[in-house]
Amino acid sequence: MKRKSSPEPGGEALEAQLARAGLRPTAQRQHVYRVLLRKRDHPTAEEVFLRAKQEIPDISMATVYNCLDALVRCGLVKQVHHDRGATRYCSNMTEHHHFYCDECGGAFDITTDPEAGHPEMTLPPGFQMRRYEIAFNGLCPQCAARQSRNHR
Amino acid sequence: MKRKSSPEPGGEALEAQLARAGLRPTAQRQHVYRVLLRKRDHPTAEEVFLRAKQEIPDISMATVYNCLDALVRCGLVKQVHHDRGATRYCSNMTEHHHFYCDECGGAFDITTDPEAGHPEMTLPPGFQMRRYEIAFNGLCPQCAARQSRNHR
DNA sequence: GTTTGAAACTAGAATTGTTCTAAGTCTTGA
DNA sequence: TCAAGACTTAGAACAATTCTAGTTTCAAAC
Repeated sequence: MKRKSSPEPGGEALEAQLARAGLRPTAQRQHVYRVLLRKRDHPTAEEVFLRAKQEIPDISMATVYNCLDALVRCGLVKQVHHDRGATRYCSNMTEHHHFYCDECGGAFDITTDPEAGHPEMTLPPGFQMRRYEIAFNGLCPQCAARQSRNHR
Repeated sequence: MKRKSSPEPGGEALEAQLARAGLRPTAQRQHVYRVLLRKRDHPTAEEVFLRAKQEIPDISMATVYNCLDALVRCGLVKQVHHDRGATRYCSNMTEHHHFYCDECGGAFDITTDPEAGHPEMTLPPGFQMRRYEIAFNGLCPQCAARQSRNHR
């Protein structure tokens, strides 16, 4: 907590976005955001906490939750939910969906084909859709390869 | 717990399916299943517990979780997850997706158009998809109607 | 009919992920 | 330089779920 805000990778976008939401670009927020940019593997709050601690040893779990919440509110980060597992955080803000590996539990971004429209499903009359999210399940390339190797 | 298993609505399918998984058709399991068939509004375990209690006052929360788990394992019921809310249970086993109302929190079944194929998304090479689920968000017919009424 | 062992039930404790609270610290602007 | 508000912190509280240990039930063997 003896840290001045200073330009960092992703810092400019971060400061502008936070400011737009009336939030201050504190060292903790900057660092949590950097952690998310550095390794885009959809970490849980716990994992973000552990990674953030390496540089800011005094950071608390509550602060990590607060920072993640601030980043979500100002549109820099998305929450990703799967089953009842812990919330994961994703710094990829382009339109995309997720693939969850049944084997290793990993989450992978699946980029939407830009010319594909909404899913072919016609919603019954009256429903007003605002967004939709597709969750794919199965085996990721690594686990699929390992399985087919073991089956021989 | 002084109840003998007896034929009930949905009982035959239930008994057969449970037996196939090597599970006994106990009064609790039958009743929990009946609760799910009776009102197909995607109740949480807590809600199932409260409804089940009306007929079996001694039933415990742990048993409700056990029964729901048994029903899921033998393929009579599906778990439905949304955000980090409590798990909901769905006795509609036909292929379908879900619409979640941002306003009232309700969950609605969205039946898949049988001739529509998988979503237009091409998964990157290597991924082996087993299933996918689309979660729609927005306003349900009731809430959409209420909103447009209030905006006038 | 009893006995016996496995399956299922129960209450309550434990666990997990998250949010809340209260107190302290920092920053900004008057 | 001081006050007000924003932010951080530790730890308590909370909700949903799972685990544990003891009891009950059931079915099949005796």
